Amino acid sequence: MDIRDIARLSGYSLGTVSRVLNGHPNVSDKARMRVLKVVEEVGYEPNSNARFLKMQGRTAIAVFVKGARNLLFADILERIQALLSEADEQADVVYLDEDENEVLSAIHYQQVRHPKGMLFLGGDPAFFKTSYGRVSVPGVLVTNTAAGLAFKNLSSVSTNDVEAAREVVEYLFSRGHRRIGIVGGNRALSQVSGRRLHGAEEALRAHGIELDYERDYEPCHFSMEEGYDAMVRLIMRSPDLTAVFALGDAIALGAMRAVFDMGLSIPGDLSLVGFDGVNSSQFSIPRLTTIRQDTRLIATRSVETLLASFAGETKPVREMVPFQLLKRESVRALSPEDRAGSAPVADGGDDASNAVAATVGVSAGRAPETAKAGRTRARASRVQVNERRGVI
Amino acid sequence: MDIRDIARLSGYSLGTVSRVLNGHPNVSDKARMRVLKVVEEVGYEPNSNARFLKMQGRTAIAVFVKGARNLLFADILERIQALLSEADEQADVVYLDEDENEVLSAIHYQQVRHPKGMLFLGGDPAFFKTSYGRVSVPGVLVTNTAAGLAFKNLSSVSTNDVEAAREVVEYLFSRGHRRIGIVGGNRALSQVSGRRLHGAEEALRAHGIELDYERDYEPCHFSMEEGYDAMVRLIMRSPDLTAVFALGDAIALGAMRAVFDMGLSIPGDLSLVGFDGVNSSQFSIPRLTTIRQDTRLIATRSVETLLASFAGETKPVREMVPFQLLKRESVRALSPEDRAGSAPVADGGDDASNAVAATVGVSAGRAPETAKAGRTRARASRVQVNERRGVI
DNA sequence: CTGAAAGCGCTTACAG
DNA sequence: CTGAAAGCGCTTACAG
Repeated sequence: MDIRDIARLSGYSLGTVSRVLNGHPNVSDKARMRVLKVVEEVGYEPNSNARFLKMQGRTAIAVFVKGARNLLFADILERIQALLSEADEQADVVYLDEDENEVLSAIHYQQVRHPKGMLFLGGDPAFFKTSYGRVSVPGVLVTNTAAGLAFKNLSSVSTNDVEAAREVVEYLFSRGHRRIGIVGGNRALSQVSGRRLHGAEEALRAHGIELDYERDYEPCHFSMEEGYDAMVRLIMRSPDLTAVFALGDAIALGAMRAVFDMGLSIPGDLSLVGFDGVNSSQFSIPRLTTIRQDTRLIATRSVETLLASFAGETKPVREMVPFQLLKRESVRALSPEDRAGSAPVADGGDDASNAVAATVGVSAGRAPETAKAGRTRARASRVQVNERRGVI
Repeated sequence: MDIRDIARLSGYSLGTVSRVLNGHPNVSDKARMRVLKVVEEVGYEPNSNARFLKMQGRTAIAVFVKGARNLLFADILERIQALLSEADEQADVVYLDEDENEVLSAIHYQQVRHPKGMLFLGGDPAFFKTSYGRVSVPGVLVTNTAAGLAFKNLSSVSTNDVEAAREVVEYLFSRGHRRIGIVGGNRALSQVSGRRLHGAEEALRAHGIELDYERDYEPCHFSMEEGYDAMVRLIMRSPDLTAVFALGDAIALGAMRAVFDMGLSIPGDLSLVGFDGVNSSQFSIPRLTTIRQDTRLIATRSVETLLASFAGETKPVREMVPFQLLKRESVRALSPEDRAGSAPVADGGDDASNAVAATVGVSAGRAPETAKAGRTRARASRVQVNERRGVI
């Protein structure tokens, strides 16, 4: 069943049928009615291969997503798809592995599919730097910045990772924490985590603390498994940490379990902060204090930026979208005595999240003990931890 | 840059270039070398629209995924993609909303893209029943059964939901539970949850208990949010439940938080079981006892089945893949006194998961109290629960 | 082993 | 407002 059949059945020519199908103006109502009726009756669907072969260029918007299981991206993508469809644009989603080169993939896609534009969820600026010159359509880096990149056809919409990380550290400081560890990311591999790390480092430095990468930092990928293992390593090495900043929520959620398995409680013995604000961070016990990236706004501005470039806007944008520190239940305020190493007691703080935190703080089901004793036990329980994990 | 340019540049004809590109046998080594060299130099990529337009049929395998954020599907999909690429088959992934009709979508896709075959992650048999007759290529329903469907070109690979649900209930029974509630799914909408519900119902009946749908069942969609809310409704209505079976892990994880917010502990006051065995169920506190669907095997058998049908196998299969009950930390054994309504005390059970459960059991940080008192408090804390959620 | 030619299903100037 | 014709980039019998 092709367009020729429709022409025959409707009594019109092939050209007229095509014009009706594409909503062109110069068609009589009579012809339009008749053709549409036949199309409806036989359930005709145009062959998009033939269509795209002719239309060369005026096609879809490609959305590259790095990491199919990244919950943050899932949120943003959902919104992007809705916005694109509202704008009557067709979206074509391409999922990539976390370590694939999305720009090479985009170049390939461009030659084969001729998209109008591209959106990159989670792209890596390093790849863009070396290869983006070969893509000729407008693109926007979503969730990551194109700041150092001088391509006329590349914009970016992201959260200010440096600022957000700084705010996390400031918050921890304001709650009395001085021994702050960091877990997650990798300075070399991921620019996003590099920036978060940088922000945290700067904030510490502003308080006269130099981050000790050997002792108080532990890199890992963005998954619960790696977050778990990295946290164990970090705490074993630096048992005197009172707070840990995980560079992503998935890492934080894995880390939370690790802490529990080491016989410590959050936030009683250790405070924990994540980054992203994914849905499940709100259901963990305790609820995770984290940076919420504004996925709605990120999606909206990304799509608007791309659409504007179709409409003739030639200046690329580098937009930072506001973020928010969600103060939930995984951080507690430290009193001066706590800092000196005495028993972690429920905090008498007056804000809601810490009131809850206090309840959760004693949740390991054991009497208060000194921080030092807790750490000793943590070490002893390590074998047990691994055994448990093996069973799963 | 098209195939004609390559012909010109290599000094061979258009036909020879095409033959080289498609790996046809009748080409001289010399021609092959030369053409490949030119292709390499200029970075030529064939236009797939033109390609598919000609090749009509011998193209990709379409993978329809219902619910882009379904973690179970993400696991299976990852494996399917790997297997397909090993088999040198091209996969085209199409993400659909949970409530979209995947069969209509497949019919459309078929007319436009002419796939060799189709894989459906999370398809609904009801849609297949009415419309699958219009698809002519082989397909396999993954994660759901095609048992009642008489299509020659439709196979299925799934977990035996009925059996698995039955095993959950049996397990709960063996741990002393008699008042068992169920949360999640919807008999009318989702066949998968319908089967799980059915299995649970049967198992209860075998023990002389008729499931009271009005009191002890609460439907909801497969998300943490809905699981949270449904659990609150269920527990408010039936405070005497000692165990709840959530028909999906996402539901269970949301429910777990709800229970905590009601001032109850898992498994101290209430035991909880999930279904699916998603990754994060292993990091919750307590770790979730759940049915693990064997995603690796499901993926493997699905792909093998589809490939076999290309190879001439004409009999559709209806395969059930083994599942596993993961006994973790969210269920505790009830002593006879517990059943009579006395204080929930840590269980002296001898198996590992319950030993851990015992520790977790008293994690709400309060002295043992009678089950009844706990319930009263649960009711009182409802407003507070809602307030907290509003803040998030 | 290779080349010349037909045709996949569609869109879009070009005439009328 | 409509029809006839060219052509998008490719593959594959068909001859040789």
